[in-house]
Amino acid sequence: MGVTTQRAYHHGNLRTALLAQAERTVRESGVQELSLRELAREVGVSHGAPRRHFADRQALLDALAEAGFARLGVELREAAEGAGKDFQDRLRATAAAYIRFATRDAALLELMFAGKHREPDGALHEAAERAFSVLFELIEQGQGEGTLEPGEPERVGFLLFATIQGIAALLTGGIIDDGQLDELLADAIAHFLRGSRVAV
Amino acid sequence: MGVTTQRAYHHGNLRTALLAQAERTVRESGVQELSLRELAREVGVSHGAPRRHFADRQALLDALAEAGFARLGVELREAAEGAGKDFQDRLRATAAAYIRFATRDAALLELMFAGKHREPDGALHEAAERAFSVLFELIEQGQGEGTLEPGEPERVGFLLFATIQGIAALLTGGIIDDGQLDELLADAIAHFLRGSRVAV
DNA sequence: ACCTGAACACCGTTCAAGT
DNA sequence: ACCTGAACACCGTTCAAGT
Repeated sequence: MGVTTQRAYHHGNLRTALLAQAERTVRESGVQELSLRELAREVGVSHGAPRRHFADRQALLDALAEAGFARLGVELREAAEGAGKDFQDRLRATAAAYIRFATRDAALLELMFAGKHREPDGALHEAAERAFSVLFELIEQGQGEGTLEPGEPERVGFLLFATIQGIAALLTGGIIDDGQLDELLADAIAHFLRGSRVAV
Repeated sequence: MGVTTQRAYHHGNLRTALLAQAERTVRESGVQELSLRELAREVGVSHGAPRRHFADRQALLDALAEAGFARLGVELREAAEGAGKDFQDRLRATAAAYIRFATRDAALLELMFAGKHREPDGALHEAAERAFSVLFELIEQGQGEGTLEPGEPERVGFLLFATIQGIAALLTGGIIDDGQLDELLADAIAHFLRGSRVAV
């Protein structure tokens, strides 16, 4: 801190500073409110400066989405690993972590989903795949220990993913409230386990 | 058609014309591309004219969302009733209708979810409730004939809703493609029925 | 290599004035 | 009651010029 901060923005970390401030603005006010010019102002730089690091507004949004996927992946993995060894515990913890991300960063998640089908390859897709892989590995664990029926992890993994994402959408859309969330999430996981369990 | 069209916009149906054009623009180019001024231009009216019918851009978006819910409700109901009397047929048809709406009007659906938690009462909420009621009535039918376990229709209805909405999100987000959709949707419904079936 | 600042074409919103 | 058109403050993007 101190004397260097004023000059620091002009020397190497402008890109990082812009992304950090953008993420804050998106979280607090939504994507609509995000203005490149205001971002530049907040970060203490002229309005033309961001151009060196982001070709246009969309490029900044894409970078934001990519960083979002990276963070989501970390948060999901930490939740899974922090929940111990039991499959169902891990499942519940990971689902809860996804919901937490989706509610804290609802606008960012929207951005992440929106940006994905732009370029079929690229860093954004890679970051997304890495985040989703946490779910698929979890499914593999459940299959390995015989709790879930065997098969491609994607098949049942996408169903789990869809359900959790849908619950998050209902919550951020104001269709259900926080009070109904826990019940719905518990029901969803119970249904999922019942529906995917190996027949006895 | 003909001579009256030029003047007609200035005499009573400007609101309707703006909404219709806005819906088209949102479908074809997304909400971001929607400009009040361009809308006014396309409809042949000065840029200040929309103000009489929509206080600001957000008011237009809210009206768009409300109309979207009304149409979604109609499409879901038509799908359910057009599928005959069998519960599972109706369930499949209604889910497919939701996915169809969500893919054809992805940006509009986003708008519908975004606008909902603004004012807790109002016409938007009412239109939304009416659309959702189709799902809940369907659940009641399933419970009535003993296919689904009894209970509040909302409890299992929200789960069904979330799953379908989540699948739509994965599809419009480019995380799954059309080829994977049918399989995933069939799996989801099968899971749902297995998980909610009355124990024998 | 990175940033500045003028320039351009657009936008939402407001409001007096017209019909 | 409804629409027009000037005005204002903002925006994204471009690009010559500075360091």
